Amino acid sequence: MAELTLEDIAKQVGVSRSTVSRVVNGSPNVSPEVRLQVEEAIRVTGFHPNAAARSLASQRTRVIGLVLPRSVSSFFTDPFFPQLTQGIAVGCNANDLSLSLFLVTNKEDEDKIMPRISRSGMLDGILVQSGRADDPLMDRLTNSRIPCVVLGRPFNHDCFNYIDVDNVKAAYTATKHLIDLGYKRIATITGSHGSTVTLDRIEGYVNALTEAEYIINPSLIAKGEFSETSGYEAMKSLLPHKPDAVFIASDLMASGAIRALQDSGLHVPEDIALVGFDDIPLAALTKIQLTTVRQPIPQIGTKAVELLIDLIENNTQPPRNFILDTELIVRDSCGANLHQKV
Amino acid sequence: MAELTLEDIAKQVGVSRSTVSRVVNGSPNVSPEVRLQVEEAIRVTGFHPNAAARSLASQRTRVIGLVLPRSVSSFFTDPFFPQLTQGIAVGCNANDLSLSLFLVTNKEDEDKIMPRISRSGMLDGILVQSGRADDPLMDRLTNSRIPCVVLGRPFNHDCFNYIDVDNVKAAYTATKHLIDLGYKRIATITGSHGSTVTLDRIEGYVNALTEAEYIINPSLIAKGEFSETSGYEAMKSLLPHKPDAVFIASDLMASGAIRALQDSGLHVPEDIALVGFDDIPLAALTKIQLTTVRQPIPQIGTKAVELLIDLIENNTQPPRNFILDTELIVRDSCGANLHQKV
DNA sequence: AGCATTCTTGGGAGCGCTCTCAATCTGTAA
DNA sequence: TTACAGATTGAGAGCGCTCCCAAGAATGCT
Repeated sequence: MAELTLEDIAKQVGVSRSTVSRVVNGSPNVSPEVRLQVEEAIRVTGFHPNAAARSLASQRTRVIGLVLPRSVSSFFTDPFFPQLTQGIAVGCNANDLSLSLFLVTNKEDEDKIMPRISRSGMLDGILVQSGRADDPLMDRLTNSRIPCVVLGRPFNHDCFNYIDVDNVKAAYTATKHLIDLGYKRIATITGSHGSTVTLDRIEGYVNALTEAEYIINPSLIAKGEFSETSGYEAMKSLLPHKPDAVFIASDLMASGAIRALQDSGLHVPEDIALVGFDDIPLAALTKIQLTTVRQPIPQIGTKAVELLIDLIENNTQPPRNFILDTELIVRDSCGANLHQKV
Repeated sequence: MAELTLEDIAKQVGVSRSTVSRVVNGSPNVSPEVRLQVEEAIRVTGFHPNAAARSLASQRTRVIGLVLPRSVSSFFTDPFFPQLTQGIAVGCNANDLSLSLFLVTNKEDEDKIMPRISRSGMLDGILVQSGRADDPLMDRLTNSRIPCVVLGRPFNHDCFNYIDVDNVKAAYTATKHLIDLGYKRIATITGSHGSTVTLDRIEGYVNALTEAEYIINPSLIAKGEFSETSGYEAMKSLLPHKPDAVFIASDLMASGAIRALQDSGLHVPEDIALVGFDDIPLAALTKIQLTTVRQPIPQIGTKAVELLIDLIENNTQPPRNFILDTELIVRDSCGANLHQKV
């Protein structure tokens, strides 16, 4: 059975291809009776318009891409990404869009994928996860003229539309919380080097300390890279410098840090207080429930889709951005509840 | 700047559209000099053929879909899925395919997504994660004639091409391992009710016990649903029945189970031995390293893509399946190392 | 009734590509 | 020289849709 076409339906009902097309696309200029007949025929036959032909004729595909650059290696380990993807999927489903996933795992992939992205007639727009400053993908993207929304603040942020949370403020709030609880040697475990997320969270941490007239001690700043293991290693490297509290740039790293502390026979929050970032489900499930900064992760995805749609439809200029709110979730790991109890 | 077409390149070089098309598609029937000239022009202009036009003319899109049915709710929490997705992405990249992601989160999504999947000219084929037996998606898929490979054994397995691991054998091996270590009251925490994965793993568990002439005790079989929390709950519900070992159908649930045991002041493996399933990175990172059944997760994805490509190109009949090997990774949680040391 | 206006409909020209078929050109053998 | 096989090329007909335009039907107004 060959695939049905508009023409087939038209013949069946006894109208023209154009009329069927109008019905399919919800044009108002069709008489009610004819519309009903055509709709019935479509229902009975199970006709679906051919997407390729539609795209070719209308120059629109109703497909958007989600690009995860090579420099975003935590995709496979950090629960952040599945949640983000879910938010994006919800946005796509709500708007009758399809989502194309481009996972760049190495240089060759990148060379293969770029043409597929920029190849006209493939994608109406793309969502790109912000990675490292030196990621060559961003440059290549700027050169292609496809509508694009960046997830997380990109480096040259006036060239791109983007969605982000206020990482500086969030990190400030988290650190301030530790200061207010009376901790004196507050360390931080950062995210991957070279990303804006990481820089912003460090900035917030530094701001809070500076405001409280603490001295910024470089040996209390340990570099992680958003993985559990890196959190473990970073915490280990921090221990000789005797921090009494640590602000950690992701919950996944925080769980690594907790493991390191357990291995060293230290207790959270009695010996060292912790604050994480993200509020992934795990945060509420660990033995010591994690105080953390909640990001509205799925909403970031959904909002990004909406911004992209607006961009595609109205080609708005200049680039805009949306900053979503975060919220400090106080649980046990920061010692706030401990202090109350005492 | 309007998008370039074959015709533009042809005009530039002074040949016909057909010749340029031949070069683009690597046809051998082009003289070396002309080929070089055309290639040069393509390089200089950065021309990319329009995907929609190609699809329309050739009836091939070079896009495959990954469908995650509503009944697969663990997508957002279980690290299994990002790893699987990575394997699929690698397979796609290697074969110049694009991957379209369809996350079904509710009934409305399903109704919206099905037409997008079956709509001709959109997808060359699809990969579907096997979910519950009563998932209506599978029926709808059987009716659509799009090439399809199922990830995990589907219920009516002679209707579908599928990739799976031998869950029965793997669960048997894991349980047998516990039997061999001398445990007497071996419990199990199962996966979500109604999926083949779950049934198969229970079957392997039962087989091993039966073979060893153990009595199958229903109160030692606790129902989980692949989430951390469900592992926690299931373990709690198991405790009154005093198991001395538990075979758990996923590592994520195992980490929930460990948490439950810690909360109850019990030690792994001294008080209760555990064996998990999957070998996600977490398994080697917990304080008590998890003995588990390793699945070659990314390979499942890559292999599935290869099978799908073969299906698309050769329309092979009847449906085939590939069963990949698993491997028991012995670490600390089963007590094997403990016994050795003693 | 006569005319302007709006609604509804069909026809046609693409969108940019693939693919078949026929035309041309080259070189070789008779 | 003529004929013919094989390589190379171009022309043309779609693929199934959208969208513009014009024709015809229906309505409203004076």
